[in-house]
Amino acid sequence: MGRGKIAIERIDNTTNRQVTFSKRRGGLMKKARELAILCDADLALIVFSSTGRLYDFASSSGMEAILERYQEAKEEHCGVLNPTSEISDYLRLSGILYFIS
Amino acid sequence: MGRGKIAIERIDNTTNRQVTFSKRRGGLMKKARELAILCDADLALIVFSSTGRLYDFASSSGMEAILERYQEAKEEHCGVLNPTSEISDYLRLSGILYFIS
DNA sequence: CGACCTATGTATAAATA
DNA sequence: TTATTTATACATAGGTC
Repeated sequence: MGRGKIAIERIDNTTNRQVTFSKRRGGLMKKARELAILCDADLALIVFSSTGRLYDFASSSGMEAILERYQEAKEEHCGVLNPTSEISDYLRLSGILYFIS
Repeated sequence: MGRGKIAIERIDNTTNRQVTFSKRRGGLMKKARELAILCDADLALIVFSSTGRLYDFASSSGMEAILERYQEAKEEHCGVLNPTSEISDYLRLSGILYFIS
């Protein structure tokens, strides 16, 4: 975009990299917020700049809740389906599965 | 964007909401990946759709490492600065602080 | 540095297949 | 319901101050 097209590779010039980081970070945060609202999605975004500064965004349920939900989703529980799995998708589509904690 | 402008509020029509979710999720993931590469940023994105399906993206250091780094950044350690803080920014700008574990 | 300015490249809302 | 098309709205690279 902008006046010229750029390749998606690390920007070597420090000043330019920081300016681009600032602009794109703002754009990404905005898009994340929009997705959460428009589609009723639960999402978390964590960004550390190359200088170590932290920026984050979480939808209404809150960062901690989302991170816990993520850990839960990644675990395999005895007798509990993993919401990431294909079988869970199938059960949801079939109307058999409505919710996974 | 697109043929018409839409308000940023929950999309009531289920089909429309799912189509929009699919498109915007893809766009958000792409932007996240670009920011990580262009600006050498460390980032994690976690998205749960309204039906509970999980989608995620993490830059090269990996999801677990980023989540741990996030928890570290949010904690106050005895004698260790919080990288989120203004004082840390000041020390970085002054060239006094280079790295925070 | 952050704020503003535009020419361009992208993302995407609706419609359609 | 998923893929493609296309008209528009939006994001943003490069400049300026």
